[in-house]
Amino acid sequence: MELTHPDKVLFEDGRVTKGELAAFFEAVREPLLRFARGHVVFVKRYPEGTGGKGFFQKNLPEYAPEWMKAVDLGKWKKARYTIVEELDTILWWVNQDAIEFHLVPLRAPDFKYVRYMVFDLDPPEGMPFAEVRDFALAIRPVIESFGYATCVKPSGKRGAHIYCPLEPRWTAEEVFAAAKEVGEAILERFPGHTLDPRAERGPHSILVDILRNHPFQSAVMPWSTRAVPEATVSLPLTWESFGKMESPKEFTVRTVPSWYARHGDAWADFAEKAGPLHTSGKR
DNA sequence: GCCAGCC
DNA sequence: GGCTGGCAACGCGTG
DNA sequence: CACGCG
Repeated sequence: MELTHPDKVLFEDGRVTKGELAAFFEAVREPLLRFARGHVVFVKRYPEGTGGKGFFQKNLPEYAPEWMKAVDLGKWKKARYTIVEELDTILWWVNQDAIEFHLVPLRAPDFKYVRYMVFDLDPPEGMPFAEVRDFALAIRPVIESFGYATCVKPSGKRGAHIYCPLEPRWTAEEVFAAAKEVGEAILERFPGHTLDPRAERGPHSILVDILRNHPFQSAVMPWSTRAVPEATVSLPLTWESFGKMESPKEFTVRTVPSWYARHGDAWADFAEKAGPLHTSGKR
């Protein structure tokens, strides 16, 4: 994939260019594709860089080349969604100034069953990262008490994501219902936080967003960059590495390639950890 | 970044 | 030819 | 009932 304007600055801090962004994705192609291949991907594009206005794009435009793989998932509307097939899928979108990649947890070829459950931990404005980090560490045993494996990563902005790999045998409706039970158990154990995105929140109240599990909702792709001037990355980590994090700015387009070369892919065994839904007694 | 619609 | 606006859409809460 | 927004 040759880029049209590789020297165009997309991230103001450090003047990271489109070409560097593409080189970043090439450096992490192996773990990125291991996770994302076959998934429906939505993008957030910033033609004027992270300082400008961005927009979410779900449909693959007509002007995209033939080789960009798409699927019609016409549930309520005839939509042509991009499927991650090769790294060029990502790079073609990079050339369109896509900075953030969001995955729907459905995978080719059936696009029927969900591959993971997501807990998106969203801190209120001004909360230090250490406080969200410690909350993630604290709720881990609650989630695991339902029998799930847990994988953690910084969101790349201010929060964190916990993914539970699932055997692909349940629909989004079923997974959401199960996530709601887990969320309620978290709130019971740690009152003062919330599951409601519209709730009025105090300075120590974290939103445990389970709505990412609703049908056709998406969540930030592991290894995706985020649209902040520092070019941070939502880097899959071990719980041990995550527990040492002090700031999401530790992991950027500039630092992650060497970090990956040294530490490898913390989520390499994601698929092997897949388990059943805890509500699936009678299957 | 690219297109369609409008001036 | 140049400028501008769109490029998502669920479920609930408010006027 | 039409929008506004997270």
